[in-house]
Amino acid sequence: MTTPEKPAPVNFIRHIINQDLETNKHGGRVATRFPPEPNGYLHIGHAKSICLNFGIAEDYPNATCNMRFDDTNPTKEDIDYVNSILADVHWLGFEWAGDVKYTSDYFDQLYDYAVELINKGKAYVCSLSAEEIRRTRGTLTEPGIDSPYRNRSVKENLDLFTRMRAGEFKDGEHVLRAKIDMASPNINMRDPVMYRILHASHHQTADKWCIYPMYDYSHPIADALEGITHSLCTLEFEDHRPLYDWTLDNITIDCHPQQIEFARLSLEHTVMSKRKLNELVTRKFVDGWDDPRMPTIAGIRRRGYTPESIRDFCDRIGITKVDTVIEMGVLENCIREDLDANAPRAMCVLNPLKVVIESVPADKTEMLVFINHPKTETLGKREIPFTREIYIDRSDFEENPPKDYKRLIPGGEVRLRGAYVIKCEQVVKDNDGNIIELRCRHDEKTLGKNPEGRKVKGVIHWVSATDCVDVEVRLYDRLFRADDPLVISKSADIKDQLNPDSLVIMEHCKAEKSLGTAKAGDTFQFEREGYFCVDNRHSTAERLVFNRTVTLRDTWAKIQEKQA
RNA sequence: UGGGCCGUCGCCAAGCGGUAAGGCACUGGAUUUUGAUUCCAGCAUUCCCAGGUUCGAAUCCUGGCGGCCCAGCCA
Repeated sequence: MTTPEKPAPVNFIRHIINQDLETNKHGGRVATRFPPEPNGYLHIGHAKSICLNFGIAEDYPNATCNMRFDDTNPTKEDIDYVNSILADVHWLGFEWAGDVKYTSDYFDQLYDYAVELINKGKAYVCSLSAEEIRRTRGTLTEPGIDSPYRNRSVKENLDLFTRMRAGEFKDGEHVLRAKIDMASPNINMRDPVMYRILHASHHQTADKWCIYPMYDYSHPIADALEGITHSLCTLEFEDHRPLYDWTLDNITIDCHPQQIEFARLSLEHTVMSKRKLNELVTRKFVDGWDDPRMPTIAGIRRRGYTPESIRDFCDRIGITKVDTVIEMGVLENCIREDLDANAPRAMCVLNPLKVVIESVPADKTEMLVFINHPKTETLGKREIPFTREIYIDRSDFEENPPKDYKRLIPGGEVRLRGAYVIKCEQVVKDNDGNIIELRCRHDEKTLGKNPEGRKVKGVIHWVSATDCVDVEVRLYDRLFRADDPLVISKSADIKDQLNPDSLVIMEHCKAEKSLGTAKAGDTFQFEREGYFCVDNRHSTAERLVFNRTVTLRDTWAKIQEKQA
């Protein structure tokens, strides 16, 4: 919309691309790909990779980014994940080049290349058990030992591999291995498995195959077949790069993409591993994969984050090879900036305290005009009824105010946002001494102007008690207490790491009437509270549920913290 | 202790031999009918440490120290 043109990010990968363009390394082409395995939901860490790969395609002339599912393990994958991943990438605002690709599209070619490697004496069928392969692989400090099947003849290998494909063997009976070097200091080069037998139905190829290629073998070939120029992946694949290159160097193929590794995203107070996130869901610590506290794209979306804010976040954190942990504040700030500029304002009292303005007649309703945004006129205006009985937030009144408190106190004055200055004349309590009501008077000369002869510093939000709607508001906080993701994931029981206050449900909040017609996904700033959006799961026709996306910056809270 | 990678402000991050960008956080101060927003100012004599090369080093060399990853028929 009004987003000014931002300069393209600078990072070491783009430097490499610029250099390759100058030297015409890939014939002037730039082609990337985003290659998730459809075995789970996307999270904010994937967003970093998505923004990197698709961002490059957007910024370089004629560059492309493919959407490819790395679907080589049917036992872990599911079509439902395919669909949710596609939806998430679209939601982030990216378009892939051409059709969605699948590594399984290349199973025939992958098979043919495997035959080529066998014919060249560079691959063999190994009949060791998984356990035996593990044992003979060696350790980090000792070399492995050759498989007794390592020197099978080409003819025998071809025969066995053909029969593996034909389904003559059970799972685990044989594998196809690359013949490289069992003494390599890089464990990935110790005759890695290329194919394994898996009598499993595949979500794309059904029952056509009972042997499936491994990642290390299929990924470089899929990249090359698609003409990828820069194959971007995370740091843990650095050790796999020699194998990536070996594969392409030993088959007949005319493209050799460059694998470049970057650091994955870590965020304070959360974890990214699919295993841990899954545990949160299955043990019911959260309300599903799209729980607004989850770092999943679906969760973040339900929380009220916008695609723009996520993309902005990815730009801000940068791309490097340094293992880093980003502060939550960076993410929060991105959505604050977006919503401050774009969310209409509204008033909602989370913790209602009844206020009777005795100077206002009981039967009087005065319609006051409010602008929906302090800086954006095009967001329009609305009317709010001002009546004798209103609600304010309990935290906006103090009998024994701390130093510098500038809200309502006994005998003191405060401005009702967009309305009048009121003075607290009486505090009404029940038998237990709880404050149940405030009796006030308003100064009718203060609508739209400051009172004469005195300064009223405080401004508080309010809502008519006789003309408002009941809503539920859900306040979210960090899921885990510890900031370091490593501490969280290394904990014996993840339950011990949970923040008990990560969800606080406020059942009977009082919202201005106009909020009653809000629709799922609508976002507002509740003045002085934060940004909220209508929850799409728990809202009903009778009562809306609002999720707090993020609080407003709260310097008063900081001052109080320091005083405490 | 085999191999690979990394170390610039509290958190990110530019920098690529010519004398430390920027963002977030933080600290002032101005404006404000959101203690919000906005604005203005401040915030690394120093780049993990120690030597060396050089007129000159965060950038080059040597040696340490610290951190991360790898022994799936997962990706």
